[in-house]
Amino acid sequence: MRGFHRMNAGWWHGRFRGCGYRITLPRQMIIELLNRTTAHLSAEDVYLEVHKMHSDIGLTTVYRTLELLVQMGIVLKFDFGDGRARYELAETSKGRKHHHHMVCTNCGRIIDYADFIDEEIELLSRTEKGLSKKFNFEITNHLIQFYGLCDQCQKTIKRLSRPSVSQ
Amino acid sequence: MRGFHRMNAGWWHGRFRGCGYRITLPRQMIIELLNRTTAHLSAEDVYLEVHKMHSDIGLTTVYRTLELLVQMGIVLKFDFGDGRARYELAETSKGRKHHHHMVCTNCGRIIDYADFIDEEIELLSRTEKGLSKKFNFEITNHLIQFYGLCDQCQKTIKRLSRPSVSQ
DNA sequence: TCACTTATTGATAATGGTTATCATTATCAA
DNA sequence: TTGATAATGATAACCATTATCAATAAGTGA
Ligand SMILES: [Mn+2]
Ligand SMILES: [Mn+2]
Ligand SMILES: [Zn+2]
Ligand SMILES: [Zn+2]
Repeated sequence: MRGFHRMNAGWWHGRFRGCGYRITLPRQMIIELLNRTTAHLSAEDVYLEVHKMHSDIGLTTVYRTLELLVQMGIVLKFDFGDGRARYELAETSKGRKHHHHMVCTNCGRIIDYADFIDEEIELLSRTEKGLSKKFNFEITNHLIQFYGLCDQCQKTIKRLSRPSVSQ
Repeated sequence: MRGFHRMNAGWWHGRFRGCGYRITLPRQMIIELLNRTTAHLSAEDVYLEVHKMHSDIGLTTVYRTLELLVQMGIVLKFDFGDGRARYELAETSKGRKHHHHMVCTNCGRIIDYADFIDEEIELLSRTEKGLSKKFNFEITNHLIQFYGLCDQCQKTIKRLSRPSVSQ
């Protein structure tokens, strides 16, 4: 309920009304939260955070709203393999760039990267063209993720796999 | 329990024993099943299929065995967004090639493709190199998937979204 | 071949993220 | 302000996957 709200209240209102949806407090709060973070929040994360200011917003509504936002193309939904869906504002909003993710298989950390994106996008569009021709498959979107060990976990793992110094 | 068994029984036995694992009937049956299909089976799929010949093999064992095979690198585990994990023999076995997947978001159909793989792999390895340098992230594997509408579903959707002729 | 150690199994219950229900409430066009 | 109805939230249900644990079976060595 800061600059974002004042700035875009009308825009969001129109966006929702245009689809026949109503703009409600829970929806505003959730959009605002997603807008001011760069993290990849789970439904529960969103619930807990929103709950701080508005303890009357239920978890069910959070799930429903997130699903609605995904369906409207406003939010992206990801599965990083930790058993819960994670959400992030799509790149349509200003200041967001299309990016891909690296996932640490040890600690679950998720790293955004936009480097090499141009080359990736080019290859992807070339591949998409070839695939849709060969299989007559109409591609709407893609998913690219890298899995491995983050900087910190590499050190931890190495330390653990080496004979301990003390004792 | 056909050619595959005779052909590779010894090899599999060694592979398992080398890790301290025992080779059991359920494990053999599951490997054989995965070896003779090109589908992307869920744990329940595997259970039902194996159950036809050996009704005493339990679902729990199927889950455990699949997880073990994944951990040994023999089987690949995927999430195609339908709420259940799906498994497929890794490309280590003869006759299997590394491939990526297209997922139909309407009917759930999954299409393997190995075309363009070489270019993809090259870009991936280049990207991996850049990323691991920039973020000091040690990449162990990647995931590429395309989502969209398969040939058949395109027709269905078009038919539905057009005014019906009869009536 | 036999016995012994222990990895493996499978029936069952539990877990946990996500959905379905449904009575109540809030939005917004008129 | 009002009325039609979209949205909410407490609750229960769902369902894929895991944890438990006593019973079984695989492999080893005699
Ligand atoms: Mn991100
Ligand atoms: Mn495949
Ligand atoms: Zn890590
Ligand atoms: Zn389809």
